Amino acid sequence: MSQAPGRLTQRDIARLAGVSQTTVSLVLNNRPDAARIAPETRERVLRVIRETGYAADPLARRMLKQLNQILGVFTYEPVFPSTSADFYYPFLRGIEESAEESGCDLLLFTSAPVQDGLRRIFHENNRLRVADGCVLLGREIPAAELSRLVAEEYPFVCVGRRDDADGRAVPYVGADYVAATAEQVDRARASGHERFAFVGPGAGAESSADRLAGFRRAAGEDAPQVGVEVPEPADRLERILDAGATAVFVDFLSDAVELTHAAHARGLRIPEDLSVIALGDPTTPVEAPYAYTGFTIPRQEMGRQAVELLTQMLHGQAPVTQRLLACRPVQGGTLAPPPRR
Amino acid sequence: MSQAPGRLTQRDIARLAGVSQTTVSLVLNNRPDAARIAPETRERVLRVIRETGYAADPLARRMLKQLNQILGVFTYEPVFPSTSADFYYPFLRGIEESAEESGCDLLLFTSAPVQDGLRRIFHENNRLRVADGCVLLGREIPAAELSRLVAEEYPFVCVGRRDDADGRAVPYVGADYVAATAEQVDRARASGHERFAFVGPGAGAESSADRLAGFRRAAGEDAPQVGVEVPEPADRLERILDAGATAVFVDFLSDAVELTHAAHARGLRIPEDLSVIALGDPTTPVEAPYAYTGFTIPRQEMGRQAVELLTQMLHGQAPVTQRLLACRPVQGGTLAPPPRR
DNA sequence: CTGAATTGCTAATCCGTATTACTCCTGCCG
DNA sequence: CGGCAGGAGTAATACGGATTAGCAATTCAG
Repeated sequence: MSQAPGRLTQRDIARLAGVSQTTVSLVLNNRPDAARIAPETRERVLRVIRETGYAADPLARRMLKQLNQILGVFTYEPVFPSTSADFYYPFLRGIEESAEESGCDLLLFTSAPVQDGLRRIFHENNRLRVADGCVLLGREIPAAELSRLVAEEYPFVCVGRRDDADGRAVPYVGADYVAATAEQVDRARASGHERFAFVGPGAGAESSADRLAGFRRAAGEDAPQVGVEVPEPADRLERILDAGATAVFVDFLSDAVELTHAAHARGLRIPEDLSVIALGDPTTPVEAPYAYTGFTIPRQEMGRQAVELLTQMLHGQAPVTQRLLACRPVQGGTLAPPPRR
Repeated sequence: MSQAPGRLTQRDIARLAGVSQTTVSLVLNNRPDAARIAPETRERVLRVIRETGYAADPLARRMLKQLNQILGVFTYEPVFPSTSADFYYPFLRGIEESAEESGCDLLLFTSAPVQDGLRRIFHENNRLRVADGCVLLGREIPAAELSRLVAEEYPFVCVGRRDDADGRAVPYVGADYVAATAEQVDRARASGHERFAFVGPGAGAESSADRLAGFRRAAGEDAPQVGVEVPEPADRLERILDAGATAVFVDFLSDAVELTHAAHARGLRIPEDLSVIALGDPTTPVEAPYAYTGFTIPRQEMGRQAVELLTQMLHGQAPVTQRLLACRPVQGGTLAPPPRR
């Protein structure tokens, strides 16, 4: 009890047990191969450790080992936001589960400052190195940050597919939006639809681009797409109907809801007059008038596998660094055969 | 680029800039008082740092300083659970907000193993020391852990009031359930009620004990309390009615809902025949048939202030270590004047 | 009964950074 | 010209624990 009780070091233990600091370390790490400690000495040391409640300082350990059992989580939005909460929690739940299983703690990089409305990993005093590796979460991740992470050979895994950064592959565990969207189009076609429309940016975030890509693959290159250039729901509906589409595939659920209201306002019934397919789970909390037909993103599983992949990378065994998981179709009630002409 | 690119040290920077490691450190910490570095040398070092993207290893720093800008969060349930999610997120949101403001990262102790259905802080290889201090969250926190934390003089703050552990005061930011509950009883009395009943364990967790204490203070020592010894909602209702109570104060919202259903099954209307007051927000997701009258817990604010208090403690300025925040009354629709006899 | 092997433990070193003490150099004053 | 002030930078050390090399004592083989 020199100055800070509880701030015990191995030297303190050594002194109390009448041995050297080395011996304490050896007893703690219990390595019969490295050195032999007499059973009674070992017991004496262990007794002191038990009595004092000593625990090794993980930081000091980490200076010698390379791993600290800490995984970083970097989110490009607040981790516990009010909006979009429901969307992100499943990812985090998966991440937490997996971290718990592998005995790692999670470090949330809350200290990252916000610049231009976005958090940045790389800032003046970035703490990335505290963690052994990092999971990245967010709709859009600046390519500059990704390429720098790759260049520095920092171990990380993105949740969600990412384009190559500077020509270098980015490790990720994503959802196969291309296949999932194409599958939805095929289902609509199977139920009689022939003309399709897409609502969503179709660019920017990879997730949006992938959905459009899947749509184009199944619906054709000339099927109409309505993005931000048409902000008003009524105008969007107009475009869709003008194109003769009977099934609309919507990136954001909020857009689907707005479109639904516009359709109702025009006296159209859903799905009898117009089928609406939601391409994923809501990213913002919306009051949905229907259970939309579409698919759901394996968010928890994505989080899980991202951490699993990361730990594999950290242990030097990562054959595959990119994974796409399948989305699960949701029956819903907004897909019906098209109206007869 | 010797072996691990991106794994730069000050020594590497020093070599590249043709100076000593000490100089690099001095430039980085920019302390004109400690040593004088020629502007051109400083610039040369800074240029190398910029070019290489070097960032100091926070862990090594922490070995010398006492603060690492990392706050631990220990939850006695999973942080991102499916159940009780809605209850805990506001706390975490407050914690995150406050951590972000003070430039700290959050370390979630996901590695803590579960023993006897509860996570334990103190286990074989506890990582507590990685963090400068710790916020504890959970309905019940084992007194043994608390007293050990206090004994070790580890800086921590509980979210939620805690009893003294081993006669030592536990730092916390809690909600004043005693006052909030008493206030609800007074309101019921003001609207004409004379006989009250309490549903809830009334013991175990401090939060439950406090609610009962508030109830007793306002309703009297002999007002009936129904706990786990009467598991069936119908039986509970029976007890309450037998006692002639016209207003019931319920700890857990799920109990309130069950009680409501039991009342309906008996042909009683709420609140005309029986007033039901909810003593706080739902801790488990329930389908509530009413917006219950009662109060709401300042969860986000509790999280915020817990972190603020912790950072104050870490900087050696913590005049008060226990705080109780007021709960906000909720109007709701389940309190009405008692039925006329 | 000597040399080698084994046992049981410790001194020394390292990890990456911050800090203290010290050295070297230049210029200035008396 | 000696000494001293101050500028510019570096060597040395500390932090707490893991590891390596090595030392002293004992045991064993020949």
